[in-house]
Amino acid sequence: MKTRERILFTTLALFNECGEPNVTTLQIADEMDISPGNLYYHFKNKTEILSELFNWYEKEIGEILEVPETSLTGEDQWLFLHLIFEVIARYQFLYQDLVNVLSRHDKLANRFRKIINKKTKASEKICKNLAEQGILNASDKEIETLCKSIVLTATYWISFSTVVDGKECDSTLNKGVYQVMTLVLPYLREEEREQLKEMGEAYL
Amino acid sequence: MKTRERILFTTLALFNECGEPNVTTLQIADEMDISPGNLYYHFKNKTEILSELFNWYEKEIGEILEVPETSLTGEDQWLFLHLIFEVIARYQFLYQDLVNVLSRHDKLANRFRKIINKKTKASEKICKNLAEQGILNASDKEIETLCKSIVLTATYWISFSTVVDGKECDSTLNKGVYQVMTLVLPYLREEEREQLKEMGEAYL
DNA sequence: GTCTATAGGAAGATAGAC
DNA sequence: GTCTATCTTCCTATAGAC
Repeated sequence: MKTRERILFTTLALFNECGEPNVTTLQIADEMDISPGNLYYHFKNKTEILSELFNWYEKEIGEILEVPETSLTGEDQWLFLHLIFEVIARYQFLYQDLVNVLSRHDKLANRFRKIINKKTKASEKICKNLAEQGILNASDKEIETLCKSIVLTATYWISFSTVVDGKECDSTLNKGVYQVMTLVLPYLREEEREQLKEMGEAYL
Repeated sequence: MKTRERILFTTLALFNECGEPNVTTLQIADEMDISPGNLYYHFKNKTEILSELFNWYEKEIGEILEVPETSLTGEDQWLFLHLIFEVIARYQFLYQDLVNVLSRHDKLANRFRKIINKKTKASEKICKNLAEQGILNASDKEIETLCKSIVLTATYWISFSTVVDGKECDSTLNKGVYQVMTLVLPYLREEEREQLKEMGEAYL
């Protein structure tokens, strides 16, 4: 692995562990056993490292959000949500200090907003599809509010868990997926609702 | 107003506007037209100011959370939620950089966790009360998950709005209260559900 | 209580040798 | 590409005069 790439992976790990504002360029260099000068040979400054990591994140989350063109079966929805949660977990640092990080980087703020909107649109698409099939019983307006709750929960679940339960653990993501699914639950047709409840219990 | 108190109010305003990590002691002093030396005469350091502000917050939110001893009518629930949102808005800075702020102050992390738990207990109490009256149709387990969603939404609503809609505005809090209420909506008995929907429309 | 001046330290970033 | 050395800037916090 080239140094440039190693810097990015090391930084990502440190950002996630300590929070972006608490990580210095010296720390990154130390962790990798290279000199700060070397780090600055590869990146003009800390912002440029952050920027590149954001590109990674944007690409990964974008690819997942492209998927739901076709209608999703019950199990596919779990998988879809799980994939989203996994990417969020991999780029936790962005979410944990969201306002702070975005306030110091105008351009990222806009791009992040677009991703949130994409997520909302994707969940609305899935829900409206279910509604047309008669599986989900909700008006368009109800779906909009519901999807806002879905995206909000997905966005902050890991932070919330960290604050409430202390450290994050293996089941954190599963619990998050479950929490989101329960938001949809009451709107489902009885048959699918029972089915989802069973899946939820198996899942946790 | 004494200098010590003025420092606290100025700091609170700056923290909310710029984020706690971005505010320096020099900035606080500048904003008040006093010298940094004077500031350090009143407070040992920045942490001590934060600490005192957290005391304020803890007291204010605590007083509201004491209230729901008796069962709440529909309108009282809106009011209760609104009061909670108002306190959160007044101490926004805590919520906007939650993981970051708490990670640098162990003691605050514990106290904040306790407040979150208190909030969860309070909403569970209200919901179980409604369930006993037959107004809310949900099992104890469903109520637990629901209340987790309620508290999560209340905790992060303002941050989420800031990220999604750009700057915060007058209707932000109202929309937050509405968003939380819609979480409860599908579990309500038809009569109360329709009533709540109407109130929601009037409210926004 | 309040000021000015300043010590002390941490972090970002650069220059120049190898 | 990588290192060492160093500059600058910014921030916390203190000392000592008024």
